[in-house]
Amino acid sequence: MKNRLDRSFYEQDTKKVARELLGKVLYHLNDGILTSGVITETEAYLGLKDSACHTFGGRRTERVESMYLSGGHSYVYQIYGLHFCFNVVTRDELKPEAVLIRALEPLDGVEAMRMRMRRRFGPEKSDRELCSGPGKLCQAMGIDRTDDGIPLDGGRLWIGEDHRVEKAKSKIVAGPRVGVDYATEPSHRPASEWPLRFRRKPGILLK
DNA sequence: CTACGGATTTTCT
DNA sequence: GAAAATCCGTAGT
Repeated sequence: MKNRLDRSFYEQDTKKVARELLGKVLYHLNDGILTSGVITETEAYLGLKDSACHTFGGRRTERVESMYLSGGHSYVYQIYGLHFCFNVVTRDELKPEAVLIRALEPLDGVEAMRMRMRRRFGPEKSDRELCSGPGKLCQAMGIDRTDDGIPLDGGRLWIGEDHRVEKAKSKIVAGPRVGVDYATEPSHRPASEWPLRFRRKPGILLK
């Protein structure tokens, strides 16, 4: 696959990677079925000093081991016992940071996505809703823990430019992250309020 | 439209 | 024992 971001992209500053991933396309090849979608929402997680991050303070458990890989690997974890969330690992082995992919606009394999969502959640689901959340996009694309810790090298899971995405640079809006209210730091601005959530195509104001 | 409860595994207290 | 980087169904405004 030639249209594919290489490791030097992922080794950059995590906030920059989070912003620049907007408009790129995430691809997943599973059982011979290709699914893909345009990235429309991301969140940066800044490692050791970010109390909302799984590696805060250097925590290192079996679950988060992939975050200690070099930039350009995947980090997939299960949340609430039922959903998976897909992240891109950034920086290097000494800086366990990542970008959570929160939403996609479906591109390839929409039929497969509809089928996977139906099997799990029942019939009615508009195409727009198929990948409109971190858990939903994993379900729709068939991403699970078997995709954890693998390189984004194009074999199975990768991100790239796609000629079908409009080149025009749409504005990016930054706002606080979702579901991290527990992350409070006394000394400075609480981590729950850091503007590390990025969305392409504004119109809806971030909370 | 918002609010809340339930599902259910990993992690931390 | 409780909460979590979530989602859905139901009940209420």
